[in-house]
Amino acid sequence: MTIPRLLVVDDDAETRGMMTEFLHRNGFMALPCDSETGIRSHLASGRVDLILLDVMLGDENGVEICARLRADQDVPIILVSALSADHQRMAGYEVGADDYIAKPFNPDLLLARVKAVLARARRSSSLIYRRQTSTFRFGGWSYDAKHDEVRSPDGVQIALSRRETALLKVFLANPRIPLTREEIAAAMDVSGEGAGGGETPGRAIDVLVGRLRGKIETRPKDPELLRTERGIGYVLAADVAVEAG
Amino acid sequence: MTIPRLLVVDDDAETRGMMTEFLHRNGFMALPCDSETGIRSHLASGRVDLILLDVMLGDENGVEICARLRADQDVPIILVSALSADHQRMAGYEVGADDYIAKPFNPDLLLARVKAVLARARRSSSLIYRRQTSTFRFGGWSYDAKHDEVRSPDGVQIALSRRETALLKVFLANPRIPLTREEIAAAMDVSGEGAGGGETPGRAIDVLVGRLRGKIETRPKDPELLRTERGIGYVLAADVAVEAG
DNA sequence: ACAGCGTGTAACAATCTGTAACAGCGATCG
DNA sequence: CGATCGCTGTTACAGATTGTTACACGCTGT
Repeated sequence: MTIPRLLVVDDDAETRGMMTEFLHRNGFMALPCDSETGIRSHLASGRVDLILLDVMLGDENGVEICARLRADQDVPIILVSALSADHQRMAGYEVGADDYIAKPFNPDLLLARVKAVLARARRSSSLIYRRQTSTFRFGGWSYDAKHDEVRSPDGVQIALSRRETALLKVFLANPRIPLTREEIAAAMDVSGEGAGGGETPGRAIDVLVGRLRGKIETRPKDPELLRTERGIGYVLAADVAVEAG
Repeated sequence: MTIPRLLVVDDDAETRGMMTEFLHRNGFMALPCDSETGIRSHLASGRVDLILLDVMLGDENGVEICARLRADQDVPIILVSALSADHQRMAGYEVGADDYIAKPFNPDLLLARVKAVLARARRSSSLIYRRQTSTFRFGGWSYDAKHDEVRSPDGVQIALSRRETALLKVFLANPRIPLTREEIAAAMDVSGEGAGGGETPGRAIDVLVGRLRGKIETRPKDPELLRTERGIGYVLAADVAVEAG
């Protein structure tokens, strides 16, 4: 492979300079650039293997640029940003970026990422994980998937164990739908299962539901949210509103 | 709402009869039917609110029919099958079915599901969970996501804890990509996180990586798979082949 | 070679999870 | 209407899991 050609897009001349210099020193050809127009002209005029795109570009927005580029380009794009907030990161992935790095970054990390993305681009493309960021509201309660926080109707934060959280998620994903214990277990990704057909499920789910009730039901004895469907399993008896994170 | 009209598609006349009768008794209008042609003609000639589609239809295949129907129809479809195997279930969802019931089913469960799907269709459409079913191969090892089973190159089955499994999954999803501890934690859905910016991560990830190494590395002291990237984090230093479940 | 970090790991404590056992409730059948 | 059977709720307990801490070892750069 010839020397990879990287486009370094940043509106701050100093940052741009440091990055290009650093990349040069490490064997890459780095082309500085400060606007979408610049990117387009580079793309039009020659090969570009990877774009390092700053998210904050004065009046332009890196994320939007990324989305627009993706409309007609396959070039790998790494978003660079000072905003380490997760939702920003996510916005990046959803927009088709191949990776995302928070500024200030560890130079080694930058290098590693650049190499990884280039290598990946050569093979095919896979995906970095994507994390659910929505907030769910149900019967006065809310569950913030981003921070894994559950709040009661009065705004009090409730601590759920990991398994309880997993259970809650299953219900939130299937409101008003009666689920059997087997389905719940499967959806929760139960590991300790015998293979194949006839399981002897045990009462693990029952107990877990009980514990969750104890935390998110006003009167656990007379559950309004997590209702039992006798002979079937359990239902979340509430509508769930989903808000984008 | 008027009485819901359901299409009961099954090639066995007896089953078809029982189901339609049962549904009738419970206030639905059930229309028996035994082939894709039959479905199409019903769809063409009148309203159909829901299709109960058997997966095993002699020479026809319910899953394929479902996929074809979905190409030009929005009717809710519940797949019914004697094969309770998970991958079948998944094939159902991937093909656009709204739900899936294993035969023999609890009549009450069938009713509940029918009602739920109808209700959901009225609101909008959401999705039941979807479970990953692939098998991953990496450096001689394999991870079967369906059964959560890890096998060594000699075929010996290894037991991983839930958290170890989660960690492994993160690496499998990001082969060859150096991940920081923060990213790993985030991808694993760590709950105990302070909000916002500067975390004090702790060494949990390090220890966890160590434990995983102890299970899937031949020489944990000199790891070949889970390699340390000094100053950065960890990488899975192997390519990952993914096979459909 | 030395100092300074960064990482590996052992031991510990706290938490979490599943099982078992029993009690309560509902349904079914006579 | 009452007895019985089956299913679910609840609690206690034991075992497993997980994160923390502390210390040792190995790099890195001077």
